[in-house]
Amino acid sequence: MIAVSDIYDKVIELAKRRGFVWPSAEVYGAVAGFIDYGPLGAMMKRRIEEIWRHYYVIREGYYEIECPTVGAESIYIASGHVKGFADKMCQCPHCNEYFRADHLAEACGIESASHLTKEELAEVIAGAACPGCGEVFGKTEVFDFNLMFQTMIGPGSQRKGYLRPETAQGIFTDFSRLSHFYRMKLPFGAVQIGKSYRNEISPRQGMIRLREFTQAEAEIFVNPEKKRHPNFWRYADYQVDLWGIEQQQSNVDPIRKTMREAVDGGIIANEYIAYYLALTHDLLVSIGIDRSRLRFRQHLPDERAHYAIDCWDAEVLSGRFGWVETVGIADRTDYDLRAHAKESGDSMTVFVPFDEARTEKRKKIVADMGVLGPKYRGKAKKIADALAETSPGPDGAEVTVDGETIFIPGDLYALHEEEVEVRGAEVMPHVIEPSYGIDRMIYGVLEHAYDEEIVDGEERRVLRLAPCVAPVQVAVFPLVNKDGLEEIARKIASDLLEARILADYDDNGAIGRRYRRQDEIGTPFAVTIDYETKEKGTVTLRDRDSMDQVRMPADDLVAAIESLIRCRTAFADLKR
RNA sequence: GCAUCGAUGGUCUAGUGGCAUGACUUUGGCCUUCCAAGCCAAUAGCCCGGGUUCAAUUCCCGGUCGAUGCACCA
Repeated sequence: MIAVSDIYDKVIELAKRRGFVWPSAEVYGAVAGFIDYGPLGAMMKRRIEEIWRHYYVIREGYYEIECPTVGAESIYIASGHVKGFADKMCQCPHCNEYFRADHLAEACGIESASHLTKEELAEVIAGAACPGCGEVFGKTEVFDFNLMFQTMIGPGSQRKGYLRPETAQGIFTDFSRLSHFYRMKLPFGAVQIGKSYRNEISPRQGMIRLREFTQAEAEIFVNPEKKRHPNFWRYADYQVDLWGIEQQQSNVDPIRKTMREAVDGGIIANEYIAYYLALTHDLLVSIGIDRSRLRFRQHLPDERAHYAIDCWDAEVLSGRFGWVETVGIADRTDYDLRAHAKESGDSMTVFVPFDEARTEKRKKIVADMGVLGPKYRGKAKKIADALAETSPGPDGAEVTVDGETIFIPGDLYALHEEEVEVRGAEVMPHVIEPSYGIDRMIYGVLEHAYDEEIVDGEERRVLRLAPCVAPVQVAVFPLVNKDGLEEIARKIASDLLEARILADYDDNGAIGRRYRRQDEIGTPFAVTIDYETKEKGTVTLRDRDSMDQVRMPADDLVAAIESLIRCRTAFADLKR
């Protein structure tokens, strides 16, 4: 077992040295919160994204869209990010430290200080002592620090733009197009994988808190009346460790529940949340997150956004950082669509037919235009329209036209009662949002895969990456560098490459050293070509984790490795 | 952002006001029939900017990055 205190240093050192993750633009002095993915990291990231797509796009059928990372101001006014994503800050004039203004005010006994205006806050703070240096603040300006990067679109600073702080808004703003694409049938969803930006005040923690990061988000639009997932059966019996509100408040460990139990027991709000919670567990474990270092924590009522019905985080345990929020799964109700409907004027609804058309009785007022016309002349049409909308009293109806209230006696209109067939209603869907931090997933995978052991008195460092995420999928070695073994090995490597398996040919140095090199970057399998290959056409296939070997015909390699890297076969099964 | 500490080849490290140390790695060669073997050779470094000085990797100031504490973390 590895000492937990320094595992981050070890993982990051390896990641840098072997080309997984680098500080961005190091030559000019790196800037905190930005990273580069090196050759192996970029490959691994792509594989993880591809697995994510398999789950959400292929299996769930939620197509991927791609929206700009720069968005016009109105999008983020509607979403609430312009107002809500800003912290009110102030700076101590004596020691120059920055503080959250509302926190200072609350320390002075003001309740819910976050609702105060900047001026009100400044007034309160003027009398407060600085927690940094102890001096009384005096006159201090309170200013907004918005976590969004701001930019200008076009010359002349005409339109403000923001780098998106999440990919979700693009899906919301495309809602009407999407609902037509899906032929107006709920539920439907769309996903997006891409960069998002947050100008963190002080990002530390390397890959964990970035200013530019990759999100994979799904927005699933559901009928608010029907929060039963059509494929719930798939995960109904799936077990997950749940750290619900109750367990957190009574300070006990997470409880293991099937999704059916969790929904029936009211721990998880609905089948959709439960379904994506289980799917997320499934996905994270399949890319190599250790299930014993994975838990799902429910947001407490006070940390949950006011509009959200329920929200769970998948948390991954890190030796350095503790439990790291890696995925968030929330039922955001119709908050986002409502906000965009209001700001944009678009309806953001879907017509949902009833199971059976309902007949409703409606009263209809039909004006007697023969009388109204001559009497009211130009106003007659408006009065008739207003009459149709009004509910009449026993002897007549009052209507208001152009600010003038007019009484129309009952004999000037006829009251019809008619039956209307109502086939459905306009529904504003609720949004179920699973949101993944790809960079945090990658770090979690690296940390959980990192292992050290002593083999023959030498330290062996190995990344036990799942075969499906390992950047290099198989290594190909000639046992020795002579007698034509190299040519055979090169041929085998190129056959594997032709089959779209990433094979790394290496003939440099002793064979043991080559195995170790591949172990360190997590290559799950290695093929060695020896003299028996020349005679019998067989090769050895070596398993990274057990260091066991099996001998097999070279002709079977492609099929065997394809099956191994899709995790259809375990290496042990190859030994028959 | 504040405070404290740190920064030497790819990695780990020695050391210094005047030619920068060693090991590992990497590359080329020899050798080698399966887990970092051996031999020969090569490549490669004092975080950035300014100051002091004849001379700065070393001393001073500022910055960047990193660790820790505080603050922050939709």
